[in-house]
Amino acid sequence: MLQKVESNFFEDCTLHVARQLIGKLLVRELENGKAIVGKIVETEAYTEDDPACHAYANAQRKKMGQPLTGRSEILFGDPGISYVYLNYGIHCLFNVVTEPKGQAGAVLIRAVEILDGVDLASQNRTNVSKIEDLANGPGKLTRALQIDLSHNGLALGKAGLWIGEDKKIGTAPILSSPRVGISKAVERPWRFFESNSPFVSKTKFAINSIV
DNA sequence: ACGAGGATGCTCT
DNA sequence: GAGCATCCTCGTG
Repeated sequence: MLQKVESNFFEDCTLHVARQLIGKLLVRELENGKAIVGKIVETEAYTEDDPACHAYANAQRKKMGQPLTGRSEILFGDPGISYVYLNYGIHCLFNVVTEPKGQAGAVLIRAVEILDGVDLASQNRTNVSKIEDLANGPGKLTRALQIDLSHNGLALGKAGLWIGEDKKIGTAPILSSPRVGISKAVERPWRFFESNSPFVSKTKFAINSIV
């Protein structure tokens, strides 16, 4: 049976949350009463002492006792809040805020295996013939599940968007690798994904480790 | 199969 | 003005 994760699930070490999110279910409830459900198969962790994280510069300001500014302020707020931003002017990317309030952190959800509502997700994506291509990337995922900038800053569960678990849903072993598409701290193995899943984004990383 | 390049808009990472 | 936590199309082999 499907239920929401514990309320303190996200108030934890970002790496741990990113790892634990693999196999959880991302639930998108639409206004017409229908839902799209996807199993999370790929995530990435971003922490405030991580140069690749949007909150990095703000964390330096925090250290100096200066006020926080800009887009990444939300990452210092309550865990379990949605952080959605526009990337390359085109794609919305969906993250969940982690760590206790006052400390920044987020997990980027990069890919899901759609289990329910495949027909709805297909309508949101053009020129896609295989179901594994519906949400095997962070930009594709938000389009397939109709997640956009209006979801930024909202508590999960309050916006037709939440994360649950179903004890019956299992995963293959979970691997880690470097993160995709960044130019700083490129070596940190902070991407997590289910091994042998065709629903994971296509990347060229060859060296992975089991976690 | 695979690589190059363009789209497009917000943030200042 | 530069730089993106990307995706898709079109060229070549």
